[in-house]
Amino acid sequence: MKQDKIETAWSGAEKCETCGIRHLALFADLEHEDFVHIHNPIHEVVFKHGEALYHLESAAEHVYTVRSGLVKLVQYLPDGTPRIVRILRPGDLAGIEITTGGNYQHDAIALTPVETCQIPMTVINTLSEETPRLHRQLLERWKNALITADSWLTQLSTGTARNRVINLLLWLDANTTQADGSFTLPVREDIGAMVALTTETVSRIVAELRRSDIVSMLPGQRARIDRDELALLIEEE
Amino acid sequence: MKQDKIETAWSGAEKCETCGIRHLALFADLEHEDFVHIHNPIHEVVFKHGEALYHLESAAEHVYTVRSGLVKLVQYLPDGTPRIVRILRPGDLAGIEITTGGNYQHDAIALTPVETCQIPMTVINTLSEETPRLHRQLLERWKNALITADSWLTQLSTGTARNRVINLLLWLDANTTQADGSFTLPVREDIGAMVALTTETVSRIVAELRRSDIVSMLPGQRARIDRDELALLIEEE
DNA sequence: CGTTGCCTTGACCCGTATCAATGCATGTGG
DNA sequence: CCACATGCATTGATACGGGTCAAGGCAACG
Repeated sequence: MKQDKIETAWSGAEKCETCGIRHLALFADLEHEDFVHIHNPIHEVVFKHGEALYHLESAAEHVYTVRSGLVKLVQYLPDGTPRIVRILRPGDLAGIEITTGGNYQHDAIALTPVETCQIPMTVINTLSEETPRLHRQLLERWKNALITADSWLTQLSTGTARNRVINLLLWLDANTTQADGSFTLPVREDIGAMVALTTETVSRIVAELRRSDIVSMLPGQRARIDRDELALLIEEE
Repeated sequence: MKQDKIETAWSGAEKCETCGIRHLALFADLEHEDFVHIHNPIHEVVFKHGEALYHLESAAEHVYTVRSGLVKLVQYLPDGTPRIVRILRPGDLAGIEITTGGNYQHDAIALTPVETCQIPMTVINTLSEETPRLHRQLLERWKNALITADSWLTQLSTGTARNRVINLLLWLDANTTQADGSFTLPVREDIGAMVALTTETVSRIVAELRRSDIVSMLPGQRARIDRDELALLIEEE
């Protein structure tokens, strides 16, 4: 349990105003005057693949803006089986649920190397009362989280194993693709936890798609897919 | 498509202050001074079993506080199969997603006779800017909706058919039970749409539970369950 | 008394879980 | 530099849960 996340701390939020991803971050709409209301330190925190931003039982003190990488939100069935209920992308907010009190609702674990801004809950609360701009951003996050949750239910938890995996691949392609048109393919076990299938079934399906050249692998667990071909495979009811 | 919902209209919100379920409604925390900010009419609207509060493509103009009864939120798979993504209970807010702009995300359909207060979106928006009390209530609704969505994913969309149905029964019992300790059991088809099973499979499971006297039916589609026995059936992994 | 809507039950088959072995890459220590 | 361990992906054989198709059953209702 080595604590080797990298932290860059500064008091206040001077760097937020010049943040490279501010256009999609929580503070996107803030004006200069708003930033002076931030009194508590905001840290830049980096997590390696597999590290946890927080656990279910962690003290509910910070929310995290995801600057780069992917984060999985995990809940556990009574028998201990993990189920990934959502994936967070750059611009998303991890731990938003603690802003209205109560505890974290998931384990948040880095699927890839992840850069975050760690924001004290108190900053969110005081700031959101003083500026409607932040409030609007927060409401937007709530809404997006809920829409995503609903679409996971309909697209990734219903239908045949093949369709579920294909829908996930399409989602990953549409939402996590980088400049070269490829995206990081999670390990089979994680895919299984997202679409409620065993790793073997996932492996069989992915292997089959690779044999038909609809999915091709690149170095570093990265994949490229033929969107149109994949979409076609779902049509057949 | 007869429009036979019952409407009782009044301008402003005089009746809200004396509302019988105000303790769990959206306006729970509002003070007298807040109500004067309500200029648009709030209607009491009643829906019969099977009627829609709104559809995906409806004009996004109102949110609904559920005063009594149950409402299902439905989305559709590409092939048209309906999937129930959430059930709303008295005190819940239907259509909350339109308060940040955009369209309804579901069809909202009465599972039982339903009484609602139909609140114009504009009332929510102007009021929430002027009183932090309402804002806190809204955030609470967002949070609850998300927590519910996540728990449906882990409890009702994962595991064996039996466990999913049992978890749903336990949820219905815990959340929709009335004074006599019984609750309304939705038709098999709706249960199937909630837990992603066919009506036949649901029927078989419910019938088996009735034979073992763990579930007993009362007149009027109402059911009573043996909570402890049911909970035990899930332990076996 | 027939119709309608929903529930139940049966027979059969397919899809996915399960159990088990092997392959393949990456890393580590001798 | 090789030998072995480790972690993940793949593949196969088999069992079984749930889907599918089809036929009643039962209650409410006109």
